[in-house]
Amino acid sequence: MRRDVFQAIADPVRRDIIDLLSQQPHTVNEVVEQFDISRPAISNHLKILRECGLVKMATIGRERHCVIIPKELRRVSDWAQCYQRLWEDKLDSFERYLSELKLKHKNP
Amino acid sequence: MRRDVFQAIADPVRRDIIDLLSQQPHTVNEVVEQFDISRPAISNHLKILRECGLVKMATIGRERHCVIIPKELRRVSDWAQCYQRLWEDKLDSFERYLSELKLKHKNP
DNA sequence: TATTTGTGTAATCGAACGATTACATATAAT
DNA sequence: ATTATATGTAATCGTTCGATTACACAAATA
Repeated sequence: MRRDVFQAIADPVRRDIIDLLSQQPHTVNEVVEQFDISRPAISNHLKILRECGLVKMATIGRERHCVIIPKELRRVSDWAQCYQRLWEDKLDSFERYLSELKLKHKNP
Repeated sequence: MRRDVFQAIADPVRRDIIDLLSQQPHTVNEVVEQFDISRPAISNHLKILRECGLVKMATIGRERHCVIIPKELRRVSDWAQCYQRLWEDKLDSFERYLSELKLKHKNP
């Protein structure tokens, strides 16, 4: 069972849950109300988010309040950020590489 | 068949391929050499990366050169970045929320 | 105490995933 | 023309995913 942030954010429902919780904490049922899928399905999504450290639960009475934990989100940001130089490279490196290649191919 | 960046980067092998190609373009077999899995497996990973716009191929003769396309990587970066305020919030919002909750619960 | 409420878990099911082997095809080299 | 090389595709297989229904249980409420 792979359980890391990248796998967690692969699912669009989970990204929507992250978005919801980023605004403010919600109880499990409050989360459920925002979606068209069953409570067990949401419960499982929350479990996955919890297992990879994106969400923590605070149990008060019979309610469980879900709070987002930003640390792992930052890992994603950092991962993508480190390719920043690629999109900041103004020249289209694909086209450049392609013409270089074709040149080499004709005059090897 | 879901096919978007987030699903694409969920797989660790694909993230490694992205990393490899971010350094410089490689032919398919050059990519294969870097991994312990079969060529068809890599071929499929490259197909997925291509289908979600992370990679383009330049066919020269019988070789296919894989080049990374940064645009979609930027989408990931932007997605995560927009939660930046969460981790820049110095106070631990989880602990804060928790104590507020418990207070409310005792004095409702 | 009996009932309602909030939530988690188990069983189940079809679809998607990730890998492999075997085969197909086009280009390059001999 | 034949052979070797670079690559894609099809068939197959076990695993994981994401959803549902049915059940379990503890806390709040009546």
